Amino acid sequence: MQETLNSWQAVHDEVLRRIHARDWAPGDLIPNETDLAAEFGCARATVNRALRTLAENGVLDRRRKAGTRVALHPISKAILDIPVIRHEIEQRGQTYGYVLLQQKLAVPQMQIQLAMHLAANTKLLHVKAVHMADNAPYVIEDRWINQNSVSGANSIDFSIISANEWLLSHAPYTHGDITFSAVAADAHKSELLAAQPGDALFEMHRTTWDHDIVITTVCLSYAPGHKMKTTL
Amino acid sequence: MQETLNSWQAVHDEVLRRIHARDWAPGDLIPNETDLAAEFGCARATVNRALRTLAENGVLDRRRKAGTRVALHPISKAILDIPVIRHEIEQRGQTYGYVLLQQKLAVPQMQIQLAMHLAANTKLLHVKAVHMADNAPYVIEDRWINQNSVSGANSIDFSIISANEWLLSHAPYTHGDITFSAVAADAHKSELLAAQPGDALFEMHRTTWDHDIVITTVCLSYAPGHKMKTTL
DNA sequence: CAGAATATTATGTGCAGACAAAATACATAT
DNA sequence: ATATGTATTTTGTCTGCACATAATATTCTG
Repeated sequence: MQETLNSWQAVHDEVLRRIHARDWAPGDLIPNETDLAAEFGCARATVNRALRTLAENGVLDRRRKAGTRVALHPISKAILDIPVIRHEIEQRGQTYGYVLLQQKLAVPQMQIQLAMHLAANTKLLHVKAVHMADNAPYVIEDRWINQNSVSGANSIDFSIISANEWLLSHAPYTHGDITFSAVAADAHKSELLAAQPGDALFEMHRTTWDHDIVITTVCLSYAPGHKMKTTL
Repeated sequence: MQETLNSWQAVHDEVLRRIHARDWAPGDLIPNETDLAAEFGCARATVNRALRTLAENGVLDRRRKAGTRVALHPISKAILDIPVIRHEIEQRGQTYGYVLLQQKLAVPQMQIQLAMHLAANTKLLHVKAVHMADNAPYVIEDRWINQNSVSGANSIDFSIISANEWLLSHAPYTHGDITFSAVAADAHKSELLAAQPGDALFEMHRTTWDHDIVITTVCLSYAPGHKMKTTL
């Protein structure tokens, strides 16, 4: 019998230890909550909290009646924090700079219209800017804002505050989608980023929504060599 | 007074609704758990579960005694699921293929040695393979395995099961780090991926650990045009 | 007035008991 | 044999209560 584990963290750690020690191998059914609670000398709710957390992290698979088993293929979840660009740069101790290139109403390309589920010929606010780190180009922000869904967006001067930052605190979104990819720099992007045409650029496309109304679509093109890091 | 909300999900949704409706603006202190429980006609534990979940998602900031407030900069968290490559391909309804290119003991380059915190001249198992989707090259897997930390790795024939898949179910890790970047294809990679030299490739570098012992480092180079998608 | 001791307050977590919901296994009826 | 209904098992979650813990506010003391 086990020494009593009366915190959900202790139970969490012990279960994880057994999995790593292969006492419980991938695919194995582990004892039910009631039995584990008895073994650990704690309440079932405590075991539940521990196992639920492990399931959220993809370590366990749980199904009512079927029980709890060790995940066969522990799905790794990488959590990417997407901060405001200014914060991202300042947190590395670099000085932040910002250059607005364009701010005008226009009808976007078909591709953007589709991504935003827009009626044809809808005019959007097009904002284009470069964010600088230590006076070197860091990332190009190419953004389309749905002025109908963001009150006041028309009257903002995005040379003072970046659209990136303004939107975050003025246009809360309910959900969004995000895509990462690699593209070769065209002449325009390479010039803005002080790079060579053809250089491989890391890009992030993001569209955010307020329920079923689109707020904004942005394409961020990072300077060559950019890496996005996180942990598992 | 509110209609009774007696499930944590209902409380969760109502709090989110109020934040989104700007009843509670970013930075605002919201009522404490006891008061909310009274208002919603449920137990404090139920409110706690809802608020805790929202805090985990970055929507709320909570501190003992100081109370709960709406996050000023709702840090967007994009959760990337990193599945087994075979599953990733099969889930799209494509047929999976796999070609082992190399499996031998060798001393890795300095760069890899550093990433893995290895003593100089340590021999590792080097596995190189291409994963195919519908008979087209999908991704190059270039992997180094610390044979000392993974018992049995030496006697596995990675032409039968991919290292990617075998390791996941035979070498559980405690933590890891992961980096995404864009690189231009060199002659070797472009040939393996049926691409042109200079094409922009999406790359993922991943190193996993079992406590303080390194298990494996892998570089995945995706075919041109690859996109990694998720939601916010 | 400064600094230490103490009280207060909000969240964090534990416990026991209860019932709900889902999924399976088993029994029954046609 | 097949379809349907019922029992059982396991996780999911709610309740009400208690105490722990962290952070702040207040009081006491020199």
